[in-house]
Amino acid sequence: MFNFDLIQIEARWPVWVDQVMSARMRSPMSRRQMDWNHDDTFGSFIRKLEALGPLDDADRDAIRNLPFRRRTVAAQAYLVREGVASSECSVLLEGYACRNKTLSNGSRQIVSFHLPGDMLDVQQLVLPVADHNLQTITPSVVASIPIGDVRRIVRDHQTVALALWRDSLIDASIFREWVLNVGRRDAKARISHLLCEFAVRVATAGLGKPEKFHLPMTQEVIADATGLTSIHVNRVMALLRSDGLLSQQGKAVRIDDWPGLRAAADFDPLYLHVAA
Amino acid sequence: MFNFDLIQIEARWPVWVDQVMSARMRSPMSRRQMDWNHDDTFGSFIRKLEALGPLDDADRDAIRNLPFRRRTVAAQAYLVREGVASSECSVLLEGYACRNKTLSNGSRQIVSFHLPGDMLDVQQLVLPVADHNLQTITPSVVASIPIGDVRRIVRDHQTVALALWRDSLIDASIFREWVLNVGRRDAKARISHLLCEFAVRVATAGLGKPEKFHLPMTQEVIADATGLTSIHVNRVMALLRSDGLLSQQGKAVRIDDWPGLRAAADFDPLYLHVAA
DNA sequence: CGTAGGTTTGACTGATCTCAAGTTTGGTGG
DNA sequence: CCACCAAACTTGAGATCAGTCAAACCTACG
Repeated sequence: MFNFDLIQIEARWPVWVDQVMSARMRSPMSRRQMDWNHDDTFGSFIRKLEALGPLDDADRDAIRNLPFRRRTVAAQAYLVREGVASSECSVLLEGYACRNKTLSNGSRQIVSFHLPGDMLDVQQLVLPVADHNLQTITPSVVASIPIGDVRRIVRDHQTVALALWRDSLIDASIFREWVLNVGRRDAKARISHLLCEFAVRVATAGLGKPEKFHLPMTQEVIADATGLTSIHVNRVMALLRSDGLLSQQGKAVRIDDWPGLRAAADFDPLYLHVAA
Repeated sequence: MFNFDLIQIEARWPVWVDQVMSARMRSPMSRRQMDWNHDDTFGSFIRKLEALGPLDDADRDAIRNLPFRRRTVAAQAYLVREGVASSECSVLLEGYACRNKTLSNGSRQIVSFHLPGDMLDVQQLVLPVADHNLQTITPSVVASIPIGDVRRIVRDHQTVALALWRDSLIDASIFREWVLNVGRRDAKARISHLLCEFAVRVATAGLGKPEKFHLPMTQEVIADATGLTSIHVNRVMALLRSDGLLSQQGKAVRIDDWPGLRAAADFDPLYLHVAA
């Protein structure tokens, strides 16, 4: 039930044009001689894609050479709005985001979370209009890429297209699990499941350890993701703590009893399709 | 909470081999001279794909020439089981199917329905293991295609791959809507929404009119799709009838007040991405 | 050190579930 | 064509999980 719409753009279109030109001027040779770390904007994105399918040098170079615009956005900012056609694809570089839909009475349902390294709107490549909102939950940094350039890569690099397709199918698998979560689990299991999923995803993205991680969500956000009220989330979190399953200090969560939490959640990570 | 596992296979592998050979023997010329209706197995599938993106003759011929095995399966039969890797892709030719997941306590959540013409497990092309069950809800006929042949088409026919990608993204969009449905709508709105969606999908697939159609689900199936109990579904359906929104005779449903039902459901068909 | 957002607690309400009968329907075999 | 049976549907009464409303209480940050 937020209502912010402030997207603070580091307005640097000139820089964007510079980046396009300089990237296209470099020969593959000279590029390979560079130290890439100083311009590793898409590093986490490439690493994520490589976990989904092997890329070759040409694929990686094509991604690194994508023109982009770096944007810093506030928490609760909308990156994409339901019903709107976007001309850009964004990669989340820092911060956390969610996809959500709202009822006409204003209540909000979060349908997934995004971590740094995720391409946020792959579906814009292929579907004309967004059917949901994309919203940050913390202050974030995104790289926005003109959609035509991403389409060109998808057309010319079949392995990249396959990795993106696989990524969107894993997304779909997570949505299915969420339908189950929200449809058939009680509040304690729902919240436990959310925490298990987040722990595993944070760990596979290399952002922390599954037993102790930073939970960027408020209880209201957890409520909107689980189909509960923030008040009930509060009571259930207190229950999980008193059951000795986890402890919290501020936004830091430590899972004290992973088997216990996993059992409470009926959590099976199969649906996340992380390579064993 | 069904427990059938009976797949009645019209065991005709020889026929399958025949079909492969005869299809490959025909020259494009002679094939074009044929009356295709007598072998229009993939007709509804091709029509569905064409709604997702233009196909050319080569694409259509490649699909028509796919080797397949026609299977007749009972109601409640499992076509794919969670955790299992399948070597086939199936196209639903007749009947209705659903995808579902179950909790360890046995309760079932249906996450989507499939209509004739749908390719049932596109994700098997790209992900190794099924994360959910695929189950018929009526007696059905499916065409099972060896997965390698579908992968070959996807590799060689970019437009087909794009249409399938688009199809799986629309699937994902429907899952998102279901998370919202089950997470934030009350029972009356949930069931109304399910009916609105089904009416639109049946109509776009050319299987009936949106104001009067055959509803192949029992109240227990509707309950498993909406996260309710069949008893509560029964009461709410009676309410919808007494509100004058719809009437039923057996499995036939007539929507008597489409604007009313749509309002009760808070239904906006945008998420189905049917071309306007 | 004031303020807004986030968290916690309590009392009451209500939508949906559970358990427990019936009743209707549709298909099948005699 | 009818009788029967299982599955599906219907109805009622009581229990419960989660929601609502209302008020404190933290706590991070300007």
